[in-house]
Amino acid sequence: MKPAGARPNPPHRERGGATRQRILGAAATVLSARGYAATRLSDIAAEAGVRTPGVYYYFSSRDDLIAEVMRVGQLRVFEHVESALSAAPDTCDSRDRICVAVEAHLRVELELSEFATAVTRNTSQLPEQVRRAHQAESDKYHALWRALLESARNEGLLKPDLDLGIARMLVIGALNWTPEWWRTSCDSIDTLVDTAQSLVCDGLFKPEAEPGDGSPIFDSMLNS
Amino acid sequence: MKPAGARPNPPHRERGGATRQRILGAAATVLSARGYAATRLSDIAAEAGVRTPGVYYYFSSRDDLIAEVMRVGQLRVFEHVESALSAAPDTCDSRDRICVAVEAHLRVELELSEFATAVTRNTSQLPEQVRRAHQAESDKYHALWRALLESARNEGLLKPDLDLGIARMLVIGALNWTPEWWRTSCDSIDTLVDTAQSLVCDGLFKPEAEPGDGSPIFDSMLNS
DNA sequence: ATTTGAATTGAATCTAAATTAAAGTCGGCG
DNA sequence: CGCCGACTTTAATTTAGATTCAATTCAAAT
Repeated sequence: MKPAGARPNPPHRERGGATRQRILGAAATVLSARGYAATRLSDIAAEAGVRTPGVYYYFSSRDDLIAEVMRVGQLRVFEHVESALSAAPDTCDSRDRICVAVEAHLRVELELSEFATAVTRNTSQLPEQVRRAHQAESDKYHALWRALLESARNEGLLKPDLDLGIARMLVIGALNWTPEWWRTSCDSIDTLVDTAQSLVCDGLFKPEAEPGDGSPIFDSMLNS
Repeated sequence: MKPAGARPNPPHRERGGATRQRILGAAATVLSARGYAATRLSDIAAEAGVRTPGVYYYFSSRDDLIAEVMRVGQLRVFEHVESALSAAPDTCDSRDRICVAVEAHLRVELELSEFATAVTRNTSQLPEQVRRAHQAESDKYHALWRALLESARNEGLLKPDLDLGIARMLVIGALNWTPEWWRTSCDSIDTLVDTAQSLVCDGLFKPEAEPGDGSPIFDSMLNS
């Protein structure tokens, strides 16, 4: 026996329904491919193999559906990165852990979840209300990165004058921009991961060799 | 005397009209603040101090107007960065020039031009046709960065195993993501510029001190 | 076999915006 | 003065899509 009067006004079906999942997935697909503006309910329905009004059996409105996609997507990113971090061996220092986070973020974004892509590509385009609902989840993820960078600073690994807030946003920005240009077909994602880790940790350039200042023998040691 | 029959079907007014500029600017403002989806012609008109249909005197359609905003925006970014580069002293090596480009990109994006912001925030959301029209301008900008990185490689400044294409996109991504989070009110943009240059060139971490491997004297020299 | 209710649909309805049509203003110039 | 053409506006018209609604299907329970 169900708890009496449990159903809210619009018939939110419980989380597990197969059709509901199909619709949600379809919404993620369309949203990540076309963006908020061009995402029609009819497209989502078609992709899910349902007639348009069928969507309303599971979601009370277009924005409600989209909000749910965002919620799931942000959660997946968070959980994937967090679980990658907790799977990392204890011997890892903060530098290693940041590399793990970079890799996990890229993989969930580009390989694992259209929900993730939908989140990064559409957050800024959402109507005010949906965006605010999404903010809390998003903050949690940023907190994870903040902690990561603070540990690194505490271990004395970071360049000392670094503004951690700005640095964090630049790094996450580089990662979040990838769905705009990465095409899965081309290169392997491994190269991307390597490049991103390398850029984040040590930048584009070789360590400076203090040219003309250091002794010749000093320079040659650096390049060995 | 104007060339006879010069006016195309919809009355494209010449480039200079004050009202036209006002509308274009208003479009950039609304577009960069609200995003493609939420940008109504009526908002643009209101912002420009014109009634909605007035827009059609200067632009043949909503998408035509938006396409023009994108064109102008991309052009401004390109020209600002290019002119910053050509103003740089000849003594600069590629590393310095990359720093100049990073700074110029950030400043035009965040201080100088709502057109620029409109471009970065909306490119991916555009309908197919507008996007394609915009692609050419965008490619030119990427070519500029490609050249910058190739010079750096030719001068032997870069880490040798770097994938330049990927590295370029990551860097530009970090810069392009800034409009999503930067709020002008808070800190001075100078800190942002410094942090970005530092991240791009040398990453987050201190140069590794090859602990236990290098001789003590070697380590102490590195940290001087 | 009949009832019941969850799941789905076809056929409206409703609405926000884009777009068009048809004037209206106004300064310069015959 | 009174027309002209550049520019702007008011008042439709149109349309794409979201949303609603009254059936319809169908499987399980009685």
